[in-house]
Parts: sequence; structure tokens; C-alpha cells
Amino acid sequence: MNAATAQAYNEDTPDNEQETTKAFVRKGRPRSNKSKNAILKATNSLLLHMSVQELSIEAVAKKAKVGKTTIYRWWPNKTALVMEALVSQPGLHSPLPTPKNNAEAVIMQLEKLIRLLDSKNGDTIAQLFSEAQGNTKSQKIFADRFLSPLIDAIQYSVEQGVKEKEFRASLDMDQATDILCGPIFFRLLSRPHMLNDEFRETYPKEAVRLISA
Amino acid sequence: MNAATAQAYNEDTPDNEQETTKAFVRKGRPRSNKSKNAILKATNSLLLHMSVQELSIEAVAKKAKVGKTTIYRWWPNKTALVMEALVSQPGLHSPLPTPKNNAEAVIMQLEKLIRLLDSKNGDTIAQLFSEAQGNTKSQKIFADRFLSPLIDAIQYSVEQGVKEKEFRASLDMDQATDILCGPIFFRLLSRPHMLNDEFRETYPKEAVRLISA
Amino acid sequence: MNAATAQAYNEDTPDNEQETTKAFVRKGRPRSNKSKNAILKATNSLLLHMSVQELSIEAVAKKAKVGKTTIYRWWPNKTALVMEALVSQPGLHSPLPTPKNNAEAVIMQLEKLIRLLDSKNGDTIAQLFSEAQGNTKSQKIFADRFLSPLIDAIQYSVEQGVKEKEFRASLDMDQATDILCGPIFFRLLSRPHMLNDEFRETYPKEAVRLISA
Amino acid sequence: MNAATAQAYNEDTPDNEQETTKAFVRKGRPRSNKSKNAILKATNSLLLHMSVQELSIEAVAKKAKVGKTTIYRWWPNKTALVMEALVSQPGLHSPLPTPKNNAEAVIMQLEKLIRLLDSKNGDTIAQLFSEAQGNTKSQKIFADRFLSPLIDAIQYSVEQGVKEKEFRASLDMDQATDILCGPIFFRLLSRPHMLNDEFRETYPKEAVRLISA
DNA sequence: AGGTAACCGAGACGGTACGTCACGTCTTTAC
DNA sequence: GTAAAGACGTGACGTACCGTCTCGGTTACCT
Repeated sequence: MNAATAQAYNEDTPDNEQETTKAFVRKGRPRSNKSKNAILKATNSLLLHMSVQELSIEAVAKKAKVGKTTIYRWWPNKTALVMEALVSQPGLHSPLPTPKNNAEAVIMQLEKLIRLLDSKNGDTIAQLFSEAQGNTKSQKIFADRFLSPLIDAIQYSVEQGVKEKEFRASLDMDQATDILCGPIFFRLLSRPHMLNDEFRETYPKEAVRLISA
Repeated sequence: MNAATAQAYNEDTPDNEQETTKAFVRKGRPRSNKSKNAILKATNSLLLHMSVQELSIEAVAKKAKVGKTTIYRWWPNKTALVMEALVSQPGLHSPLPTPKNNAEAVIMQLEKLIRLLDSKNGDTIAQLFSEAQGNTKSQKIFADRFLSPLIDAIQYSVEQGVKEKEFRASLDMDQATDILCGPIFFRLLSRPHMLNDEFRETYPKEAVRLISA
Repeated sequence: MNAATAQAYNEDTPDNEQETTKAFVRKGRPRSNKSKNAILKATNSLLLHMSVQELSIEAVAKKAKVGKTTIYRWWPNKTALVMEALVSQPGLHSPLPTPKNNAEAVIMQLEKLIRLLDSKNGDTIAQLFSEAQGNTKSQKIFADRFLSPLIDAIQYSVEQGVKEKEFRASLDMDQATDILCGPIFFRLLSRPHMLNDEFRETYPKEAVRLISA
Repeated sequence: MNAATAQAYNEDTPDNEQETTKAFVRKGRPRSNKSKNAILKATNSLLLHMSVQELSIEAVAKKAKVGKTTIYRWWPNKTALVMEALVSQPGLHSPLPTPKNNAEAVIMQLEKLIRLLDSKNGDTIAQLFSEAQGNTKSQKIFADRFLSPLIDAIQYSVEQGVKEKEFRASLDMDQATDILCGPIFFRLLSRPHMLNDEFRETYPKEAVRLISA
């Protein structure tokens, strides 16, 4: 991934073009949003019928009627592509209602996580989680784009909760994360069929109880 | 996997060739234990330098000076091979000392699990866990040979503990498993560097506290 | 081109397997003559409709219903493949009638050369000649398999002719080759349409006259 | 090649812009000579280290710090570009001294040809000759810009020589060209290392002797 | 002086072919 | 009948260039 690509890849929103006094002018033909969307759409579409491992860049290129190079130009590997295809889906970023306390905040976050994993995306995320193992590059991408945001959000709520004496004072942040999220991901990876409605309704409350003061 | 293969694959100990009164005589050249060992040894050796995903059957065959077919004859896929190579390692089956109660039993089991995962095998197991996603065959093998035995043992202790009122009566078995094992595997997959001695010493006790009566 | 490939590539006739006392036994699956023939046939067939430069290994593989690797296993590059496809054609090795003297021998050889070049093969040979420029490997193959045999044969006749005083005693062998063959190839490459029957009937006699005593 | 390009490409000297009564004036920004020179220079420079076949338009564009489009605007293909880069080199057009007869004229022309081919340009020309095979467009360009002028000049001298009884009356023009030039090009393409000083000093005289009366 | 048309660089685009790798199967001979 | 050897068809990889296109920006002639 050269500098240009990295820049392009990271900029979700290209709104940082203006500088204090002089605009930064991009040279050359601009990136085709049509192609970008076609690629992401094709990726999501193919993932409905096959696993991440089975997904081939060539198939995506063919389905999106796009040159293979165009994909490689903008995504360093399959993980990055699938990751972006995943988050590009509409309806994934529905904001949570304002919680009345930190316990409720954590519960809502866990419910949202379970809901996300209990859908066709669940398989894909599990496979991405997998793909990341044994491949540093992929691991970093998965961590940066999915895991860290998730963990950070939960840890923030827990931290607040500890400060406000809702949660146990002795709580280690990493341990709390493990206790809250671990069981969910463990089910996802080991018994995904048990990531169902019942689990979503009961587990978050129980988990929060475990860390409460 | 045809019948013959299945049979061969399942027989962990090929010492049942003679029977008490009348020998069951297998026709043709018998399976070469030399080859089998060479294959498993080569697999383990290669896994020291590469991930499961990077490991190729061809590389194993070459390193073990064995025909590819010989590998395919006895193991249905890479997961099965790596699985067996893993458990074939000496020192993995050290028996646990007799626990004085179910809580201690669970603690010892969790400690053993963490110890297992916090070693060079940890990476391999994580990768196997991964490889299993999105591949039914591999998933079944991983579940049958690794996950189920583990879960069963823990669930047995938990069940006993519930009966003997050491643990909460309301405890759902699956939920207990998730709470006990989930955090460990979540660390393995997301922050493997934190699966350290400190974690091994503190986590199991804390986990058992969470399910105690 | 590894040792095995080189050996395989060079052996037009695999009849050298027996050694003085003990047979050399080749291990593994033998080369498929069916595939080999399909590849050569496909190559010749495609060359009827396209130039050597336009010919792609992929197209040959597809047409021959053969894996690309199979082609790369046996031929180091396109030139080698086309070269062999060319000489594999039937009717290229019709023996010359016995000449009554060296002058006639040379004439017959030149006539045969012109006849060879004045056919659909002519274009291919011209393109091969081309392909060889600027590519050492190809150059060597073209020289070894086509040019050298041709030149050697002619030089032999000329040498005999000089000894028997048919040709000028002052004749340098290389110069003789140039004078005899140069004009033919020059026409082939610069004005191929003029490599016609008339040329074939008149040029060889004239050329021989130029070197005669 | 569209009309504009064709026009631009064909105009060696842009001095034919005026017409009888009214000047044809081109609108817009004129062609950048700076770019043109940079392109030709980059081409020659790259050809020192690689063959024509290996030369890529992209590499030229990059080296010349020029847009690819600019190259495609002015040259229809690689052959044309290399051709022009070749003839744009200084010192290629040194005029011949006035010959005292047609035999000497031919000899001087052949010597000049050999000298041209026996240099780093020789390889390039051989490769161009090659590139032309199997590609009509390139063939035409090579013929028009290199081969025809050469042949025409020699044929003119030969024609004069025949008229003035220096050369054999029976001489066919094409045949004469073949006999004079064929050997030179044959050496170039088949044994370029033998296109040396000795050859340059001996061959032209010998060749002329062959066609002399 | 301003329009306007062709030029320029940069570089993204859809493609094609490359040569390599590993797959899982097949076909030999040897044991 | 199993083993080693290794060739087979398949298909994806990631790369290199192709020739085209689409930008913002630059001349230089022509009103």
C-alpha cells in the first residue's frame, strides 16, 4: 500500500481538502464513485452465497464489471474490502437512544452487537475475525475498523459507570470487556445458532449484573 | 471422505490389527507409521514458522518426503491434519490433580486451557478456530476434537457444582460455558498478548466467583 | 527451467532410457502425450489466425483444454512452444533426393528453404525470427532448433564443394552462408510476397553461380 | 489514429502550413517541443538498457515526466516512437562524399549501413525489424521510414550502374537489392557479433563484385 | 482583453495476459 | 493395497501495461 493508496483508503470523508490558506488540489482523474459502489455492492451480494474465504477478488471484479486493478488500487486485501463492504451497508449506524444510566448504555450496546452478529452479517464477521488470525495486515484492519471502536465504546461506558459507582470499583477495564463481549463472540464462533433472540434479550442484562456494584 | 478413510482417520491407535483368536488380516501393504509420524512432525515443524492458512499440504508432503496422496488418504483436510498434529504433541495430556470441590475443578480446567493457549500452540489453535469458520467440514472437526471435549468437561463440573449448591441454581449450562470460556477465547482472538501469566492466575478465580452461589 | 524440465524439453526421443547394464527408471506419472499433442495442435491451429506475438499461452491452454501450468512445465517460453509446434507438423522432413554434386545439393537445400518459407509457416518463422531478437533465451532456442541445423547443412555442402573445386577456393564459410541464405531471409522479412515460385526457381541457381569457381 | 494525429505524425517538418492563398492556422495550444524532446530522449535512454519489446510506453512517460496521452497523441504505436527516437539521434545523417562511380556509391552506402547496424542502434533496429513482423501497422512504418529509403537509394545507384554498364545488364532490381542487403541483415539478425569492422571492410566490395559486369 | 480551442500532467478506468502457486485427483512403478 | 513420485486440469493470485478517459490547468491565437 503506497502513500497515495493509504490516504485514499483511510479517508472515509474527503472533506479535509481545504487547508488554512490554500486548497490542496488533487491531480489526475478522480476516483470513480460508481466503481467503488459497484465493488462494494458486488462484494455484499457475493457474500450472501459464499464465505469470505471462498470469495475471490476476481469474482468481485467480474460481478462489479470492474478491472481487478481497480480493486487492488483501493483496498490492500480481501479483509479490507469485505470490512468496508460490511460497514457500507445501510442501517448499520442507527444511533442508540439516550440511555438513562451507564448500565443501560452497556446493555443497549451489547444488544446492538448481538443483533448485528445475529444476521447474515454475523457469518461474515465471524469469517473476518478468522481471516484476521495469522495475517498481521488483516488483523490490524479488523481491529482498527471493527473491534477497537466497539471495545472503546463499551469501555467508555464502563469507565463512566465505575466513576459513578454503578459498577464495581475493582473492575479492570480489559477484564470487563472480556466478560461483557467474550461470551457473545464465543457463541458467534462456536455455536452461532445460539445467537438468537432469547440470548439477545437475556444475556446483556445478566452480563451487566455481573459487573455491577 | 470414503469409508476406508473414515475408518483410518478415526482410529487413533492402529494397534488393533491382531485379534484374540483369529487374526483379522488386512490385505496389501499396511499403513506406514513412519510416514504418519513424518507427516505430523513436518506439520508441527512448519507451523512454527507459518500460520495454518499459510501452511500448504504440498509443503508438508515435501518436508515429510511423502506423497501428497498419502496425506489425503488419511486426513480429509488441513484442519484435521493440523488438529492431529497438535494433539500428537507430547505433554498435552498431563492429568489434573484431584480437586477438592467443583469450583476448584473448574478453576484448574480454566488454568489448563489458558496455559495451553498461551504458548506457540495458542496461535495455531486460534487459526484453527478461524479456519473452521465458513467451512462446515473443518468446523465439525474442530468442534468434535477440541471444543466439545473442553466444553463437556467444564459443563460436567458446573453441573455437579450446581447440584451440590456450589454454583447458582439458576445457571443455564450454555450461559455458564460462555461466561467461563468466552473471555478466554475472546482474548486469544483479539488481544493474544494479554493471555499471560497474570491473566492465568487471576481470571479463573474471578470467573468462578461470577457463577458461584 | 529446472533440470527436470530441461531434460524433458530436450529429449525429442525418449529412447535413451536404457543404460549399459541397468535401466534408468522414471518415477511418477509420465508425461501425457495426449496433452502434449493437444497443445501443439492448438498452437498450430491458432497460428493460422494470428501472429506469434498475438498468440497467448492462455489461449493455447484454453483451446487445448489443458492447464496453463502444463504448458509452462514443458516449454520455457512461447518461442520454444511455437518452434516445436512448427517442426511437429507432418511433411516438414521430407528427405532430399541424392544430389549429383555439391552445387545441386546446395540448390536443393535452398529450394527447400524457400518452399518452407513460402507457406503459412513462413509468417510464423519470420515472427519467430523476430521474437528471438532482444530475448536471449528465445534467440538461443531459435538458433539451436532452426537456424543452426540449416546453416550447418548448407555449410557442409559448401565445404565439400570447395574441396572438390566446385566452388571458389577463397570462400569464407560465413560469407558463403550470408550470400546464399541472406537474400532469402531478407525477402521473407521485408517483402514476403516476393518469396514466390519464380523466386524459388531462379534464385538458388543464381546464388550458386555466385559462389562457383 | 484519427485525422489530426495522422497529420501531426506525418509532418516531419511543420513548414507546410501555408497554402496557396490562405494560411491554414491551427488553433489552440501548439505542440510542446519540450515534451516531444523529453519523450524521444527518454526513449533512447531506456533503449540503452532494454529491448524494444521490453520498452513500455508507461516507462517512457514516467521517465519523460509526461502524460501517457501525450505520447499516444503523437505516435500511433511503439514502433513509430522508437523509429523516430532512433532517427532523431544526432550524427545519423552524415552525408556521403561524392562517389566517383556507381560501384563506389553502392559500396559507400553498404558501408554506411553496416556501420549503422554495428552499434547500439543495431540491436534496436533488429528489434524494430522484428516488431514489424506480424503487425501490419508497424510493418508499414518500418518500411516507410527505414527500409524503403534505404532500398530506393541503393536501387537508384544500381539502376544507374546498369545503365552505365558498370553492373550486369541482366540484373533484376529486387534481386540486386537482396544480394546486396540480404547478407547484411541476415548477419544482423542471426549472428550480430559478426557485423564487425572486418565485415564492413570486406563485404561491400565483394558484394559489388558479385553484381558487376 | 477575453474567449476559446487544443494542449499538457496526472492518474484512474476496464481489460488482457502474465507466470506462479496450491489445490485435489490421477497414473505410474516399487514394495 | 499402500507408498512415493510427480503430472494433470483448475482456478485464483497479484502485477504489468495496454489504450482510453477525465480531471484541473496552461498556452497562444483570434476576435
